[in-house]
Amino acid sequence: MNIQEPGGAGATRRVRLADVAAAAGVSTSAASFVLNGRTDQRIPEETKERVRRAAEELGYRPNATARTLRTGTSGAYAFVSDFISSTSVANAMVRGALRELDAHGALMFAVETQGNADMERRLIEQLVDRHIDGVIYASMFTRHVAIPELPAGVRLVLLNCLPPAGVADRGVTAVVPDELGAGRAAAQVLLTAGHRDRIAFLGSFPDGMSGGQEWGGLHPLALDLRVQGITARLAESGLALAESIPVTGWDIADGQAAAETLVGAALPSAIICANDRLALGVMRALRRYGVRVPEDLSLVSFDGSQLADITDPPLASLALPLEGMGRHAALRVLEDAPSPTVELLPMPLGRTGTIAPPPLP
Amino acid sequence: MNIQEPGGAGATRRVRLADVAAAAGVSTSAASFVLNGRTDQRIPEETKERVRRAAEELGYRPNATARTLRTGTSGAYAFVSDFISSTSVANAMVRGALRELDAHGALMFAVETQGNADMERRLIEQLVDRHIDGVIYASMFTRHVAIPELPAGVRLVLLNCLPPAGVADRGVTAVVPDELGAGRAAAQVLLTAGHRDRIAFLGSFPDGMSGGQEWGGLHPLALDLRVQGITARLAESGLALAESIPVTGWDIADGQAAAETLVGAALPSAIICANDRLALGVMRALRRYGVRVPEDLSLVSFDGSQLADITDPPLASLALPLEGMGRHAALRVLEDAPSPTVELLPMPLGRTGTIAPPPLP
DNA sequence: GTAAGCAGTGCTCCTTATTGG
DNA sequence: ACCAATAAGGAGCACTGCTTA
Repeated sequence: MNIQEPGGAGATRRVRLADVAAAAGVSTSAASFVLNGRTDQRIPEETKERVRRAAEELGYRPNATARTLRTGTSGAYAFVSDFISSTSVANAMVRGALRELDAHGALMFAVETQGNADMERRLIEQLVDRHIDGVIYASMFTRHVAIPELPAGVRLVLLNCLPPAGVADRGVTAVVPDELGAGRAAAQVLLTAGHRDRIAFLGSFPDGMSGGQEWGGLHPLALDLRVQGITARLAESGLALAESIPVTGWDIADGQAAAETLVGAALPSAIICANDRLALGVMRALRRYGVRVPEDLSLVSFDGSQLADITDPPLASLALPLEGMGRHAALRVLEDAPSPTVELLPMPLGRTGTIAPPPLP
Repeated sequence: MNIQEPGGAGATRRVRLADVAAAAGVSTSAASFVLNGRTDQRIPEETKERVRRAAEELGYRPNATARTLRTGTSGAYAFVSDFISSTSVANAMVRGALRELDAHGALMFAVETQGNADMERRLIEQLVDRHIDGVIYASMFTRHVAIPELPAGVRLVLLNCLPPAGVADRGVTAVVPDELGAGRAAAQVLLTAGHRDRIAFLGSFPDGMSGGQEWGGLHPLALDLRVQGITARLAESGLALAESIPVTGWDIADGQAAAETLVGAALPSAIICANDRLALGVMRALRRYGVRVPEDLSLVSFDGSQLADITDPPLASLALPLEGMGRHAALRVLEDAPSPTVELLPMPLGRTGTIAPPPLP
């Protein structure tokens, strides 16, 4: 609430601690003490009550800026991401982090570096100038990142990214999806449906081509781990991938083109696609050629994007638990001393509309 | 950069203005004066240079918290939205606002009220406690909103929403999409393609049913305006909608169900759908019944969501200029005194894959 | 013409003073 | 006269900008 400036013609001023103290007839120190609920100094309940009532009646709200200047902590955190992506990847992680931070009374700065190191440095400086308590450093795809430099006391949690390869992880907290486990789960769901030696993988790159694996000079980790998980699970059942279908990109059209090379020859009984966009392209190609999904061919993919919900039938996809990742990162960064560990979050399987037993030969 | 605390065993401290002043051999006032580039007081160039060099060498960064406490302005803004939506609506607006704010050196708090008035009040209080300079108040769908209470000096811009109906707009700045113009454009593109008296609208609600128009007790404005725009443009050519096809919801399945009622009877030559999700449902139903889009039937819709890009053929949709809306809102809120006007942003037509001349009867 | 001095921003917390028993 | 219990005092956080020398 506001206070009439004595002598001021209608000018008002925000209520401050001194006003509360004056109204309660105590010193500002005592008022501060009471309102912060400290107990290491004794103040009689009657006095405390007077202070609390005065604060209530005046509509007192502490000035967070002054408190921050004094204490060095702000209760504000920064979500620093490379891209507030046009896909909704960032969106879901931001939402998770935001909700968890809010649940703890903290505020969140959102910041986008656009993958630019200078911009990142500049933004982090701006944030540090404002005494943020911690940084959630997020990448739009899983990869190794350079650890941003932060002053002591500003906590850091990596979200959907890991410390530089080869560097010991000591001291860094990270939250990433369990891509290896997802690869295993993709194989598992097909094995359970009865598929055996006619399972194909679509989404690797032709020999000599690294354009898709290297993205802007960066190396996404998901693809390799997904494939590792798949082959590991198949190997446990004495099986192997029947075929690995290369693609020349990551998008719908690439999946469609790759799938069209298959038609005519003997089809696999199931295809595991590297991501949802490829899978959508595959579905489109198969439909054109009269191959029914899942009756003639089963399909599993990764990401759990919104695409998976709008295909017909709904695509079986191992979902990146984006909101959960955001939440977990927030929980870590709120900790006094974040445990320096890599937290793997499971990737659940959503709908299973594209999975059926293999067709009879 | 940091400074060795004299006598401290390795303890360092952030460089402050006093350190710069001492290094340059001037007072803190003079240093402040120089570093803020003020010109209403004369200081010889030589002294200025000494101060600047000292700041540079020490790696001085001003303490934003102290400056905010002193000046009352923070260079931080808040993006307050009802939902950091699961659709990517918010995402694009946030991105636009964020990029524009960053371009002006400002930081942005992101905040989600979940449509809850108490939560909104609490969050805005928290933000005001931190001396934010302004609020971008966004809604995920166009509607009238109650104006949040803010102290004098904190600017407000409404994004994708308008002041309460019937209340004079005076003093409030708002940025909204031009839904009326989009309705006109939808009709126009069909007229240009040669459609005349067999244009249908899909997406109104059956008589007596307001569930879709009222959403959580709130009234989206887009539907009415879109229809108004369509009928106005048709009327100018002496035409009217051939038919209005009701739906029972806003989603893919609703569009699909509504379109299935059509098949068998005489089809319209074109359907304007209230939004992309409905249009996708319509496409799905038509494909099932062998109606080709756009050869047998043209389709236009609204929103310009990601859905429109992934249909086959790509859906003609009048796009909500979400990122642009975010940018414009940011530009308004950065102004000293935002012009109290409603800014209408055009909704451009993207791809036109679902538009063709009407089939011969 | 140059630049230092110092009050003020609102809060926290350490140090000191004043009571009453 | 001494010790709790209670509360006031005031420095300090880093900066800006008016006033003064």
